Amino acid sequence: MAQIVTRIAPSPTGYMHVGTARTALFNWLFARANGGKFLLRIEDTDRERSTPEATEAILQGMTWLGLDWDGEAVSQFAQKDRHAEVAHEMLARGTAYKCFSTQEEIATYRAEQEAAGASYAVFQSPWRDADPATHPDQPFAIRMMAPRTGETVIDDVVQGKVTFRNDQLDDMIVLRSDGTPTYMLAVVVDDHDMGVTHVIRGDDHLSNAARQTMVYEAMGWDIPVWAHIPLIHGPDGKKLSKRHGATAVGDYQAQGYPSAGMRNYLTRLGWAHADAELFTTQQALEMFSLEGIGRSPARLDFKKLESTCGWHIAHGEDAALLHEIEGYLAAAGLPALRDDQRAGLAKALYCVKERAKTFVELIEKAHFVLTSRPIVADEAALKHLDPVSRGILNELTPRLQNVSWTKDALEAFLTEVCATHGIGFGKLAAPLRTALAGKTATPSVYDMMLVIGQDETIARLSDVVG
RNA sequence: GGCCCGUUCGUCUAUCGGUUAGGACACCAGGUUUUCAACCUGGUAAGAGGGGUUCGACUCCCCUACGGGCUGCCA
Repeated sequence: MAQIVTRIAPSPTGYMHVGTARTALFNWLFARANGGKFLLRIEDTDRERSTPEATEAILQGMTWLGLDWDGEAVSQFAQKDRHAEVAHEMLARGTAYKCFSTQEEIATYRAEQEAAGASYAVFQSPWRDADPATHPDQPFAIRMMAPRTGETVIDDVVQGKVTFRNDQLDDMIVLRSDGTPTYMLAVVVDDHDMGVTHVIRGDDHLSNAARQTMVYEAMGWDIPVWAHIPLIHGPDGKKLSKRHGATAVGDYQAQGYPSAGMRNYLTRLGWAHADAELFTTQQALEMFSLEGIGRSPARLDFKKLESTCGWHIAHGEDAALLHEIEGYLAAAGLPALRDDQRAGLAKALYCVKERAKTFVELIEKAHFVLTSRPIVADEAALKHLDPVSRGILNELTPRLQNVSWTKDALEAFLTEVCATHGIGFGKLAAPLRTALAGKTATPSVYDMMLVIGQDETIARLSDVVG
């Protein structure tokens, strides 16, 4: 088989939807897993609604998710002359015709049909079979001369064979009266020109595939392999919308989800390979196939997303995590790391990454290394600093000077302190935690002492007892 | 209205005519414990409803219900 070529074709009319992100992911996975190409085309033919900001959001979203595309992103609008050329070629081939009906006439036609009892009517242009000699000197739209009998069959990898009766499909407009192409024409021409072999997209396009098939046939072009994947719904099963919270990929980055976890979760949403749940992108590439895609819509489950992300943070490589955390801070509008904080975080990462599901949690747990003296403790943490605890801290702090700074030595020392006071380690760990971090949720006190070092530990303890 | 697609634990899903219907997240109970998280053990929990086909249906067919999509000179 020739090289596989897939594409993602988002329209820049807002933010980048997670559904679009997952579609992009499937296209990317399929192309990369098969040594193919993955292209990006911006469907910006709707000049009214397309914005450069939205295009930027798409590029950023794709980049964040690690979905690299081959070549430059293509602008669909830039191809408008080519689209018009094809429309005119269809005219020449007799597979399309000039339609002089105005939008008002079409509306009137429908109204009449409805008044006559039909609840809905497919518009039948009177110009379809008109003698060119009768053509008025007016603007016209170019309509597809769709077959009126027979059926069009979509052989879809995900949906199976789907049959549409041709009399259900109208003569869609391919070129508007102002000379601009419609979506139905533009996608087909672009996909053909870009050599797209597999069209993997949302199943909201399933019906469109039938119409588009007619364009391919009208031009004598090879029809791509179709794969219409189900849409993503909100937790309540309704179509995902803004009221469900995060719908834009950028939101996910800003909420601290690591991109690897996001990829893993999104891959599993609507796709399965036996019992595989947690996997790296490399493993996903080895397992991925179009056959594993299901046919029913999937709901977003933020708990599972978090759980998946927790695994990826725990298993992530430090350097990569650090880099991504900085990206998260920027996306969330939080202050960037100072050099000392970056260094501290790098040292602390080993003990915070396995206790965080998101970077939000990770930053919280790493507070002890991001803050500096004097440590301001929160209310809950302060409760552990009662007079008795303070007394014990007061006694042990100077002795810390003579403890060698290893986990074993510290453990032996603190265990001994507990023994002499007849208390459990928890009783001592709590106030230590308050002094060291000022919070109740932190890494182990040993890890914190090791990370910040002997001098800083003693200084922080002295602050609270002094 | 017409056409098309879908429906397995709360959620994501496995099963591709014969299983005690499996896994994961969530949840509950217990364990571990230095807070948080993690981890270990166990548990609750599913084939929308109704007809067929078949020796045997979650699986194949039909109907109904529910959900979704398309039905634009939007993409």
